[in-house]
Amino acid sequence: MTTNPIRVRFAPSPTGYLHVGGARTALFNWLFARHHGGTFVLRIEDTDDARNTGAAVRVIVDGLRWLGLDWDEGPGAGGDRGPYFQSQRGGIYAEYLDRLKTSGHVYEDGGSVRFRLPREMVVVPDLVCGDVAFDLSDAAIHPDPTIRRPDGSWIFHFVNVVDDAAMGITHVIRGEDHLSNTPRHIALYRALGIAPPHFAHIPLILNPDGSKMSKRDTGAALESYQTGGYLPEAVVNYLCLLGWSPKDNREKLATEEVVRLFDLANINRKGASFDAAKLDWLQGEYARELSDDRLVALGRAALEEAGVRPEGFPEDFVRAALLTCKGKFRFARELPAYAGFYFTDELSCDAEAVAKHFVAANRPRVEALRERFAGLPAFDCASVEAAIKECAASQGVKAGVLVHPVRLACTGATVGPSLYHLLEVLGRDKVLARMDRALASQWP
RNA sequence: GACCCUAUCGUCCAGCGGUUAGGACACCGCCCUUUCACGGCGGUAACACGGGUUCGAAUCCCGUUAGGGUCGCCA
Repeated sequence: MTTNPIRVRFAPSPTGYLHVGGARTALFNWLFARHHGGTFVLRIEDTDDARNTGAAVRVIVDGLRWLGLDWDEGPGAGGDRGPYFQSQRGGIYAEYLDRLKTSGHVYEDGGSVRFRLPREMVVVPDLVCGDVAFDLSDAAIHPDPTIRRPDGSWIFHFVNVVDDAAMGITHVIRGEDHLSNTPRHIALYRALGIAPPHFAHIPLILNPDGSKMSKRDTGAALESYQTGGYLPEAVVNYLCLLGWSPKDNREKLATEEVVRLFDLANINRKGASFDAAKLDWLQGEYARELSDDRLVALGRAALEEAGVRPEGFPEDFVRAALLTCKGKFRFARELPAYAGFYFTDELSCDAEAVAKHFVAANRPRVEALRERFAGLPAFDCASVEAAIKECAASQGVKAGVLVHPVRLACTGATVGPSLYHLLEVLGRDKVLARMDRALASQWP
């Protein structure tokens, strides 16, 4: 009763893809709504028949859901201010057009209908940009905008304003590309006798070279992150940092934390270049924190996709194998190369590493270790580690001298999970077999 | 072209009249270490330019330049 409840909306056009800038606009709207306990509305702007409203809408819905941005009203969520598809709101537009006709704010021109712009100064009180003044007095510079075509279809600027008004939107948070259109929108509200909402124009997302990121540019489609193996929390975190900051130099922030801190006043006015390297860093930060279950699910899928066949192995083995990789990767797609050795006995050893580690001097050392492994009462991580260290000590060498050849013999690579852990997971039989095989070759 | 927005390291941010101009990513060293990754330490690197205002300007004002946006019967 004391204040109007906040209502914001994300109003994408179903073009078949969701632009990463659009995703951030949705995110900022969502953050604003959640911060203030307001309502987040999803409205589909499908006035153009040419736009596919089936699969194209699904791309938007899937993208928003993936990011975790839930809407309170809109497709699939219901709401009493619908319909939430512009294609279904023709009656409402006709009604508002009548109001403008009655008040003398529109006129016909070649079959279409134009809105008579007031020839005056219009100030846009923008929550991000401050007061921005536009002089609409010259009709040659600001011609009366069309709001309805001869075929009866509606023009964006009109329906956008009507919908925001009819849906009780209190704050219009959108891309800066709309700032120059806003005086016309404000004029429309006034002609309708409705108080304009608050406006907040957020800066655009740019390509690394500073140009506007548009449809065709790399990384422009949110879907590329979904299919690219990114963790949604990493993408959300990164997007939050593009044009907004908590002001305390923190970079990694949980979404709930951003909801708590988010404020339109803290939004930057400068366009921001998309920095894929920083996103990837955050991806690594979140990958490190993956729960065991999620890591295993992601890892299994990645193995299958790469043609590594984990299904022939016991569930516990796959799980244990994948978990030895925790904290070591950014993208699940790195796992087949990193942990593939668990699932095949045909290791292709790195030639350079072989030349370095399978040297004559190491051979007796590895043989001794092999015998020690064979006699171990238990073949677990701790025993294996102790065995290697004791063996190295008795031979008067550092553990590394044994570690490297064993790793190479058992995994075929010089990089991989912790040796002690991977040996335990691999199991004594396979470890001994792989060491024997390596020992059977020539060690120059 | 007109109008509007913007201008701090390569990039993203901090700074809101007095700072050795800070952090993060990236990059380069060193350390830690069973490899890798992580982590730790250190380094390279910025106030676009020109005028003002002020005792004092990255911070305020004006201009220039540069970048972006808008000028549709696209959304």
